[in-house]
Order: sequence, then structure tokens, then C-alpha cells
Amino acid sequence: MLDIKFIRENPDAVKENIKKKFQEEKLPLVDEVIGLDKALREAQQEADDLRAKRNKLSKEIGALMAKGEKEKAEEVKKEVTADSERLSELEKSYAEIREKMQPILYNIPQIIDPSVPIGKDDSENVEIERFGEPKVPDFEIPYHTDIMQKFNGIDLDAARRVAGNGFYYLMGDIARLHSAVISYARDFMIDRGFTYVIPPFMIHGNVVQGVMSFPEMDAMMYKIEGEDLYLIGTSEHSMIGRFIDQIIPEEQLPQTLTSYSPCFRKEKGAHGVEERGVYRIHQFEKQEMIVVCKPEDSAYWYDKLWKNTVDLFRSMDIPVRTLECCSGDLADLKCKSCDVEAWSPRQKKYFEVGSCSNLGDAQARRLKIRIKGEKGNYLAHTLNNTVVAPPRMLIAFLENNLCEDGSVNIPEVLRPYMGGREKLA
RNA sequence: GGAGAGGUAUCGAAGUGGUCAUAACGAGGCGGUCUUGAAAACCGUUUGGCGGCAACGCCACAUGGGUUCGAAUCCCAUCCUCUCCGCCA
Repeated sequence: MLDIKFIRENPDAVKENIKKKFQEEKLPLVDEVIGLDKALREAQQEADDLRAKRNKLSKEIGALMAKGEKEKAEEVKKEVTADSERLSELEKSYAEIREKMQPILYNIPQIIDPSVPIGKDDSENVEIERFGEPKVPDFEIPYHTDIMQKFNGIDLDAARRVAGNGFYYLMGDIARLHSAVISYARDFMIDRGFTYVIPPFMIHGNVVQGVMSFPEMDAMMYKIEGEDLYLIGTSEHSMIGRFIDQIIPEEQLPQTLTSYSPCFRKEKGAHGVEERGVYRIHQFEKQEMIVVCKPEDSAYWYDKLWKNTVDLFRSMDIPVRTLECCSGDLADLKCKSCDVEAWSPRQKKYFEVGSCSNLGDAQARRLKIRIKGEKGNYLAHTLNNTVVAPPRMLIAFLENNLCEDGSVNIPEVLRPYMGGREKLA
């Protein structure tokens, strides 16, 4: 979400940005919202003037009444009443204008970072860097659910009966592995100076609107019937929401937090054959990191954040790469974003296991997250990144650590969380 | 879920229809005086948003409506918090 002042003063930059994102259909919105803004300010000004007059006259009435000059007071009253109709007309009109402006402002995309590659869709995302050698063993790697099944670690049939497609029962060592990964990731981030937080798993509608665009909300969020509550799609939602309406003293920044939560997503739309199993599901768990910082620091934190995820995966010997989101694939609220992808020796390609985003001041503007500075208050920048999100992450884990005899190596860093075991067999 | 109390600035709190709403009073924060230093005392200063080049104006007393020339104050609805009871991981 952009500042209306910015749009007013830089309409061409806003339009140029829309073109870069291949959203030509939104171009007319810019002039439309500028027109509405003008009308709004005019109506507001006239209404303010009328109110100023009313305030002044009302005080006079008070003074006249106090002196007991009732007739004079009655005259002044008439004068005030004369304007009241026009005033309520104006109030109605600018409330309407505001209502029209709101969705348009929500619809105009955030200005993307100059470093973002231009491209139409995810096919034009750009690989930035590989970490670790993507190996393909000379034995066949089974589908991940088959590996889990061999350890009696998953029951999708029962999950379908109980909750439907997109849910899972993890069991035994596989379930333990899942918890081990989450615990390890938590401690990994704590060691890097992040503060561990367990947030609410449901949030109010206004917070949802503050952290995501409407199309995302519609495609992702589950709503609790009869309540103003949504299940979070990621703890980013409740973690950024934590700062709603807050004015944070400069010296309390940056806020570097790592949070755990289950995540619930509708995952609207059709998905391919490679998205079966526990790849794309309605419920998963995630260790997340978020940062709230000064605007000038967000680029620094962006790099720092995705590197954390790369380091975490490398510590478990899983090859990864970073893939930069091109302009057309970038969500409207984001300035810059990259995916961390893990190597799949079965598919012989990388697949997404995490996503790192710099939202600039977009979320801060919607949620009114401000910083108290010496020269006044200004909007904060917000960032978020996945530390790790099993069970999807387990796909990469199992495929990369599978041995020819069907056992699974447990990397050293995870062993303390797995009762000291070196192997699942 | 039942009963009661309450929601005003950073916090506590006064105000119950008009020179008491930027908001008393108290505390805290910041700046200063005094002091070898500190404490104490004293003086000053401390909300956010919108419009405007500016002067300045407008808005906000949980939220949304209503009554009124004028609402923190009266009326209606909603939300939230606290205390007690019940239930419960």
C-alpha cells in the first residue's frame, strides 16, 4: 500500500511500477484515485470550515446563555442550523469517497526494489546462488510418502477420513523428526540473537487486512464461523500484527523475533502431481523469523534473513539455492522477495522450502506501525522469512539423507533432538 | 456461561451538557537551576492524525449510531478489560 501523497506527487512512477509488474489493467486506478483524493480534500476542507464556524458560534451561544441573553442566542442558533444540512451532506460525501478510495489504494502495488528482475510470472524468476552440490544417487529415491510409509510414519487415508484431503497423521520416528527439526530451528535462531515467541494462532480481520492483500486473503485464510477470527496462514500474521497501532521508540529497534506456529491455508486452486503427499497441505508447522526495523536497515536485514535459512539447511547437509522473485511474481505488498529452494534428488530439481520478503513500509502503513524518532514519527519496515516449515521440509530431508539400504541418516545437529540416534532404520 | 465494576494522554486519575480538553491533580520521561557527585527541591517541557506554502483550521475521551446550536458528559447498539462465581487444559 502506497501513501496517497506519494501517488499524488509521483503518478508516473506509480504507473511505471504497475507496468513493470505486468498489471496494465490497474493503470486507470492511479488517475482515478488521484481524482478521488482531490475531491476528498475539497470536501474535507469545506466541512472543516463549516465546523470551525459552528464551533465558534456554539461558543458564542454558550456565552450569551451565560449572560442570560436568550433571544440573541436563539438568533445565533438559527445561523448554525442553516449550515447543518450542508455539513451532513459533505460528511456523507467524503465518507463515500473514502470508501471508494480504500480498495483502490489496497490494489495499487508497492513500489518494487530497483534490483528486482523484470518478468511476467514465476517462470522468469532468477536463480541467484547455489549452496552445496546437488547430488543424484545411483539408486532410486521413492516418493516421499513412500519413504515415510516404510517407517510407518504417515497415515493419509485416516487423515482424509477425519479432516479431508490436505491433512496428515505423522507417526513414530517421522513425527519425532518433525518435532526435532522445529526444535532445532528454534534453537538455531535463538543462537543468532532472535527472541523466541509463541503468538496467537487466530487473529482479527483488521489484522489480516493489514498484513496481506485481498486476493491472498481470499485464497489462504480460514475464517471462524460467527467470530471475527481467522486462523493464521503463518505466524508472520500475528507477529507483525503484534505491532498494530504502536509507536516504537527508535532505541527498541530492530525487533528480531523468531516464532513458532501451526499454519492453516486453504490453498485454493488446482495443483499438479508433484504437489501430492505432504507438499501442499492445509495445515503445517513453521518456525518463522520476522524483523521490524528502520527503513534504512531493511536491505541489510533482508540479506541477513535469507542467509539464516540457507545456513540452517546446509547444517543438515541439504543442498539449496536462492531464487529471486521477478516483478510479475512478486505479491503486491512486497518490495523484494526470494525463495530458498531445497534440492530434490528424486525430481532432480529444486523446490521451494522457504520465502524471504522485504515488505518495505507497506504493512507498517496499513497497520500504523511507527517509529518514534527525534524529528518526529515515521513508518517502520517489516520483513519475514521462513526458518523451516515441516512437513514439506521433511521431503527434502528424507530424499537427501536416504541411504541405499532404505535407512535415513540423521545429521549431527539433529541428533540431540532424536535421542542421540544417528540413523532411522 | 452468571453477577458486578470499568474503558479519558506513557501510567494513575479528575471531569456527569458550554472559558476544565491538550485535557485539572499525581507519577514517569526529557531539558535546566542548585550540588564535589547523587538525592531532594524548584523552573520549563512532554498525544496522535488530516488539510494547508503558511497563518491556521479540523478530527480523536473503547467503537458505531442518535439527541442537541453545542456531547467525555444524555440515549441506543457493539466490542474490550478487570473482580467474584461456575466450567476447564
